[in-house]
Amino acid sequence: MCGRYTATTNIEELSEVIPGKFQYPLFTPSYNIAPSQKAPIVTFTDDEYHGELAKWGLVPHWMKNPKKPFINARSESIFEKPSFKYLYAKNRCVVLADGFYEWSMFGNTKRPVYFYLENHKPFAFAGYWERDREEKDLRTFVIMTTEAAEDVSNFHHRMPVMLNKQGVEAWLRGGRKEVLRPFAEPIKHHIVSRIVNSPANNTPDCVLPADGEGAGA
DNA sequence: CCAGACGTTGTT
DNA sequence: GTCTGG
DNA sequence: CCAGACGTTGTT
DNA sequence: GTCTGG
Repeated sequence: MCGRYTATTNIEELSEVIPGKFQYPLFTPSYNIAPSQKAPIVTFTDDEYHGELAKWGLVPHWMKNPKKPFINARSESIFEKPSFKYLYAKNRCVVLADGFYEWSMFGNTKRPVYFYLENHKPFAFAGYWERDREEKDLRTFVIMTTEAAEDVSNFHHRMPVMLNKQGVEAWLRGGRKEVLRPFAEPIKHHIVSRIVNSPANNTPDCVLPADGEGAGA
């Protein structure tokens, strides 16, 4: 699944994945974005792209007794399940990113693995947004998941839906469902330090390779 | 018709 | 064990 | 996703 | 909001 990710460069650089111009939101790069935190998303309405900071974790507006916010939605079922169906028409968004973490067992130890693209190229997650219950001006978002691509499958069987610039346009402008699939481009990875486990840690050390440490290969 | 449920992940 | 917070 | 807290009473 | 069950 996807429960932690990075957006480590400035917003202009991350926005290279958006196929049009828009106003950049104020954003501080992060090596450890966790659920409930605010991060940049992009929506598309009235033929314009719009960027803003939104909160990770979506509670559907119809829920009477809100429990845990949803941080992920299975892309395979979002068109059939009543829970998310209503969001497709007008609440699509993408989430700017340049890497994500998955935790995987190595022997008896669970360790974080960092996934990213060649040259640390920026990309986006496919998502849905909805207005926050209390703060009307704040949007919340959920990240779509899909089956793991080959480069990820040794570590985890699910991964976020990743989009390149072409995919962003197809999802936001076109609402094209066929972009919701495992990413087709090569994905790089390495084991990182457990300091990333705590959302309080947000330094470049989070994404550094930490090969030897602890349980061996 | 109304009432009630509606998710994801991983682990067992 | 279970919930909240980041 | 993981980390961290999780109760009560009375007294200051 | 939308679907299923009674």
